[in-house]
Order: sequence, then C-alpha cells, then structure tokens
Amino acid sequence: MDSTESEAPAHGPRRARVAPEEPGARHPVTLAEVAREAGTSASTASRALRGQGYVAEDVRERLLAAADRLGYVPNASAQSLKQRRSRVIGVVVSELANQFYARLAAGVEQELRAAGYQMLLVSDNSEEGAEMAAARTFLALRSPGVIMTAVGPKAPEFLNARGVVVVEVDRQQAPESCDAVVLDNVTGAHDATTHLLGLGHRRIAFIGVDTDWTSDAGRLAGYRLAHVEAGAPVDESLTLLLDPRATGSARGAIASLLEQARPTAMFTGNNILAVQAWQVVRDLELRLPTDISLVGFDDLAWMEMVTPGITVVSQPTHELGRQAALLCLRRLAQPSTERRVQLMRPQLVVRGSTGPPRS
Amino acid sequence: MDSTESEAPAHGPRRARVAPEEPGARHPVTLAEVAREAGTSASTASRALRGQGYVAEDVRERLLAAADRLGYVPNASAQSLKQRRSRVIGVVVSELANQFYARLAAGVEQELRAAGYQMLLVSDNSEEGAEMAAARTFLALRSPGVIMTAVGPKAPEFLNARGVVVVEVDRQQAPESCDAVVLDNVTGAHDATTHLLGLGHRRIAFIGVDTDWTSDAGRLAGYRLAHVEAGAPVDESLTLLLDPRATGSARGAIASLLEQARPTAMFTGNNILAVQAWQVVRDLELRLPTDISLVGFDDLAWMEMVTPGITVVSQPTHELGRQAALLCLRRLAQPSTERRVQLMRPQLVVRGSTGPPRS
DNA sequence: CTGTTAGCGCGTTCAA
DNA sequence: TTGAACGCGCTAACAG
Repeated sequence: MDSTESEAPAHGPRRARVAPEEPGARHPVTLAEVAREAGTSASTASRALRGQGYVAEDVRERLLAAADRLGYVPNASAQSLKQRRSRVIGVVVSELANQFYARLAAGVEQELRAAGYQMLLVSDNSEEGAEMAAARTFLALRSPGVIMTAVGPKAPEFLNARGVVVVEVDRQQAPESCDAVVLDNVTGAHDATTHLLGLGHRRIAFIGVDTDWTSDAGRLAGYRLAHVEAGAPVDESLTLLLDPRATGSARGAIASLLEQARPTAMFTGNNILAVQAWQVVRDLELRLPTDISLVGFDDLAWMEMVTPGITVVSQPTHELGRQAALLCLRRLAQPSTERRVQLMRPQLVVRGSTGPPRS
Repeated sequence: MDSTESEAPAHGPRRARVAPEEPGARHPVTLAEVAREAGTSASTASRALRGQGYVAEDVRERLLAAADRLGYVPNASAQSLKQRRSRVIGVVVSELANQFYARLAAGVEQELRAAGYQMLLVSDNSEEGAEMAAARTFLALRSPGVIMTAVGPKAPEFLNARGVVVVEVDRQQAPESCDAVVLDNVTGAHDATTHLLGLGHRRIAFIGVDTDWTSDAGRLAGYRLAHVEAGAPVDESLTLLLDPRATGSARGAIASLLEQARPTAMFTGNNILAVQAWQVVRDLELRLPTDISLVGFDDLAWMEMVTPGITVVSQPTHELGRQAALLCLRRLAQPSTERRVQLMRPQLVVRGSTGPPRS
C-alpha cells in the first residue's frame, strides 16, 4: 500500500477552466428572475414551482417553462432559512472504512435519498469529541434529524434536547430519549455460544470490546446466558475485553489468551476481531476446527471464501441502516408518536470453522 | 441475510420525547440574542465570534461568554445565503457498499473534515440520472466543490459550467475541464500481465467491464500493451467485457469463458469480478495456480487470507480519496491555477494464485 | 472600535 | 387568483 503519487501534465490543450456557456449562468438564477421572465411576481412563481397554493393553470405552465429555460435551481440555504429547517440528515458512523459501517451507511443513504433527503456523513473514529463536533454541525445546518452509531450519550442527548430527531443504530447510548434500531445481540451471541456448547466445548473464549455499548455488552451477556442455561461455568480468564481504541491491533492479546487460557473455541465480538483471531490461528499453525473452533459476529464475504468457512452470527447490516432511516423519517412526519426501539434478528450461519473439541 | 425485524416495546418509563431543558433551547439562539445578552450590536457580535475585524478585547470576551452561556450555534443557512456559498462538498460514488468506494469516501471525508468542510455523500448506483439529481442538489446547496467517480461526462460538465469546482476520482469523464486523481491503470494492468507472461502464460483472459471509463479502458490497454511488448498475440476470444449493470452476476459468463477459450490465466479488472472469478474456480474445482492462475485488481483483505493468496494490483484507495479532497481544497483556494491530473501508482503484489502454466 | 443599514433568496401572511 | 410587504439570521459597507 505504499504507492506514491506523481504529477502528470494536463493533456488537454484547453485553458485551465471552462467558462460557463449558459446564459445567466454567471450568477445562479433566482426565483425573481424566473418570475420576471414569466411576467409574474416572485410569490406566484414560488407557489407555482412548488405546487402549493393557487396558481392559474396557464400561469403555472409559463412559470415552469421559464424556470426550465433559465435552468433555475432553488437556493436551499434560502429555503432552509425561511422554513427553519433543512432537508439534510446528519449521519455519524464510527469508521467508514469498516465494511459494517459502510453498508449501514449505504442502507441509510438509499432510503433518505428516496425520500428526498440528503445524507451528511461523518466518520468519527469513535471519538466523542468528533461526534460532538458533528452534532454542532448538524445543528448549524438545522438538520431535522440525525442517525448515529454513537460512542457515548453526549451527542444524542445534546441533539435531542435541542429538538433534533435522533435515531440510534447498532447500539443505544441514550435509550431514554431516542428511537433506535439495534440487533438482538443477546440472542445472537447466545445462539453462537449454545452452538459451541452443543458441540461439546467447555472452554470457550469471548473476545470483545471493553465498552458500555449495548452491542458489545449484549454479546457478552448472551455468551454468559448460554453458559448459565447449559449449566456450564464461565471461566473469567477466557474473557478478553480489548481497549476500543486498540481493537485493530489485538493479535498479540489474542495469541497470549490462546496460549495461557487454552480455550477449545473462540467467539469474537465483531468483524475486526474475527479477522485477527483468524490470523492468529493461521500464524500459530492451528487447524480449524480440529485444534480450535472459531465463531465470528457479522458476516463478511471472506468468511465464506476461506477454508474452512467461518461460522458466524450474521446481521442484516444494510437493513439496519434502511430501518434507521425509515424510523427517522417516520418520526419527522409524526413527531409525537411513542418512542420506538426496533430489534433486528441475527442469524447463526454454521460453516466449517466449528466442530467438536479434540476430546 | 434474510433476517426479520420485530417490534420491541420501549422499555423506559419516560414519556415519548424528552423536553428540552436548556434555557432558550426552544428556538435556536440567534446572533442578535447573543448580542443583546452582551449589550452590543449584532455586527459586533458577528465580528467577535468569527474573529474578523476590530473588536475590543473585553467586548470580545463578553461576547464569547454570552455565546457560550446561551449555547449559540451559527445558522449555516443564513451564512451560506449571505456568502453565496456553503461549506458542504458534494461527493458521489458509484456504490457505497463496495469496499473500494467506501474507502475512497473515507479518505475524502477525513481531509474535508480536517479542513472544516462537510461531506454530502451520494451513492448513485452508476446511474447517470441519479448522478444528475445529485448534481442539482449540490447546486441547490451552493456547494463550492464536488468530488465524484462519475459514470458519464454530463454531471461533471454540468457542474463545471456553473462554476462548481469538480474533481474526478478513479476515472475521468470530462478530462477537458476537471481536475482529477486517477490510478495509473495502464501500468498496473501492464505489470500484472507481464508477470503472467513472464511465468510462461500465453492464453491470458481479461475480464473487465464494458464502459468507456478511463479506469477500465486503461486496464484493458495495459493488458494489450504487455502482450505487444512481449511479442505475444492477443486472442480476442479471451477478452470478456461485461455489462456494467451486470458485473455482480458474472459467474456464468466467466465459467463459459473458461470452458470455451481455455485460458491458463485470468486477469480481472476490479474487486467484484475477482470475487466471482475466484468462486468460479472453486466451483469448477480447479486449483490455483496449478490449473489456472488468477490476478485481481484492487487488494482486499480476503485476498491475502484465502489459500493460496491472490496476486493483485493493489491501489492506494484511501489515498486516492485524500488526494482528491486536497486537490479540491487547493482549487477552491486558488481557482485559477492550471488544471491538474494526479496519477497514483499501483503496485503488483505477487501471491500464490499465480504460477507457471501446466506445460 | 462600534452600530446602523441593507440585502442574500425565498416563503408566507394579508389585502386587493 | 395574484402581488406587496415582511422577515428568516447573518455579514459587509459605511458612518460615526
């Protein structure tokens, strides 16, 4: 990845920038100009172009034609200023380069765009400071709604207190005050762990993130719940909770967990950790599932491509995003409906990385 | 991925929405209110808060304190209306769910945010209609600049003609009028093909997309160039160009290419096609590289994880995005500098999927 | 150094 | 059914 850049001379013979050719493209055309062109007043033009209020049919057509001819594009700032709210929805994810968040964002964008809203996307690197800065930006833009995978309760509460509709996705930080779309993490982790217990494993490691996020906490809870249900004791030395800022470099910690605690199976709490657990297994030249079993959380393409395939708890990532957007839109349309938490169902996908322990 | 949703009753005992607690949070506080609170005029407040123009030190502090106390957030719409341009940069990618574009967007966002700009992200599914709609939105928002992986020349030219700074990334559609950041696709494809030719392959399939995009065209050109250099004839029946709207379901076409044209190696033009080529190889129970060699374009995590690893032309995706953002910012600062095309260097990463042909 | 004045482009009364 | 007048919140001239 250490590729370098180089300069290339522009090959076109033209001047630096193409000059605008359109008539009146010099300055963006305004509503008043459209009105003048059609021989009406600005207010009539306004009504005609947005289809509200009374306008004579022929006048409307004249206006429409004029707007089209002049290439009129309404000034969103002026509209927002007037209506006191914009059509820009703020979206915050933890890390856009992570496929999970990218797909989530793709789902959100799809629905927002379909509804005539725009997505202002911020990737906050799980820093609450960046998140608050984003919140202030959304406030400045008078965003009617915000959708976020929040790192803490501050931003959601801050926005909520100022009348912005906030929908939390993936995890809940301000459950008292926000709508949310989350996965049933407890069930997902429970199913995965039960699967391992059913195969005969009794030393199952849990590798997760040390946060108070409902997502991670739920997965740990499900892991424990399954043990309790099965009457199997939970060995705390098998639980590895990593610093959230260091989940990207967890291989060392995972390796020493394997060596010291000697689990027969591993359950990782997210896709980043799954990659690393898999790499550790490879580096240690262990075989899946003979030497150790592995279960991941969040299904990615590679998990089906490696040999053996990785057993995972899959989640409808794109759908999570879509539902969050829809929930946001619904709340914007009906501000005073009861608060709502939408629970999405995970699904255990069994592949070759899990098998009985070696006696 | 067919998980379902279900409704969960909100568990908090609270009312539907938390009421704002802040004093004056009912309506967002305005500059005039801050001014009144500090006993000055609005213009003085404006100068103080944005640090421009003369303001007495004590007055400034009073104003700053007042703004802070009241929780003042400047209204971006009003600012944009006044200055006739916003700080929102439009970004268009073809498909946010594709890792390539997601990482590109992440790079763009990082730099824009660092410079105090916001990213309005649209994923257009490679539809020119969606792209033009996005362009109109950016115009409406008075975006000073737009960064895009365009599907055609219309949107870039449209925006450019209206005075919007446009930077093309990944491919050039309007090379006459826009700055651009692109990969040296010819060299990348040339290196990959030369690598295969050097191993002794003479029947190398090229699997790409049938567009006039510079990216795909460049890759095909590099493939051919390498053949010419090596004095090896290009068998046109080995070139498979797929409908851009159907690149996601190319497995059938790839399989029949393998059966009919009997290549000893395959070179795929993007990451989506690489996955499918790999799957076809697996489904046909061919072995890499014994039965066939495979080279991909664009390095993804799984390509190093499967066995054998996939030889690829890697590209600095995140960096592509960063440079595009920087180029856009530079052009905004100096509108009349000469047009510039930045060429990024790809790198051939040799792994186990390539080897000599079976005699 | 500060306040007054005057819009930016639009939507929304309210009379006509 | 239409248009005149006003103001959304802010900044930029211009006087003071």
